[in-house]
Amino acid sequence: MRIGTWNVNSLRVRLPHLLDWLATDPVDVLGLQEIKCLDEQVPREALEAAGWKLVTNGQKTYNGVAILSRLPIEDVSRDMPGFADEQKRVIAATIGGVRVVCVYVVNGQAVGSEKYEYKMRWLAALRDYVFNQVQAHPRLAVVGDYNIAPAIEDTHDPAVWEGGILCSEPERAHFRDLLGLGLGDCLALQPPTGTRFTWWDYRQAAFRRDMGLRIDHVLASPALTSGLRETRIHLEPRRLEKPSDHAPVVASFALA
DNA sequence: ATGGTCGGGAGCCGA
Repeated sequence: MRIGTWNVNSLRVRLPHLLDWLATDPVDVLGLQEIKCLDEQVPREALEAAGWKLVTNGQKTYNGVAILSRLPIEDVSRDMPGFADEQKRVIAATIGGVRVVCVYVVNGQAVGSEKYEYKMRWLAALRDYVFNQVQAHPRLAVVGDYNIAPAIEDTHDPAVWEGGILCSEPERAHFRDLLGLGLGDCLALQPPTGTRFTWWDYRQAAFRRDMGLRIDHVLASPALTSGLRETRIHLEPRRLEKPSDHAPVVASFALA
């Protein structure tokens, strides 16, 4: 099973890119972030006509997440139980016996800001939520835009990024906590031969200059990573006109 | 040159 993640930065705007990329058969289950629309505004017909099933946790203007799958989608769960949050950032479902959690982690804006404090509270809730998911689901993947570059090599320029937002020690400690629950970071387990980045700012021709960060991650339980075959960053959609600022990341697992 | 680019949606907010 191939499980992926892609921050599309508006599902409605990116629909042609998404459909064209899906037509190349890159993935079986895909978590989407920043769909930026309500559930009733999701272009459901076009995706279903292309053979995809879809569950969403949408929000007007900001945030919003979804899971796309070829196989039937079961036991859908939205948001994190016990964490009151007006922002739609989590959706989970079981597909082919694998629990897939799709997250859009808070950006945080700047270290020390109110949004950063919200990010810290949110990541603490995520740790508790994922802890419960690990107990309940031996086959577990937690995919998404984490808005955390886990290590110094995950930024193009440490002088610019180290210690700042997406790269601060408290954020990285939260990321390590998730790995400490027993999950593996698939891209770190299989570093790609090309760029290791998954996001590039729209400004300053950052993509062309590979001035990026690795902030989109596929984390998976040992039952999955024991069969990890390949993890790929799909640069093709990032090269198109009017792209998302993120590239899809896909991990392929052999299921026993 | 003290910004730079997107998306959403109607003025700026968020990334």
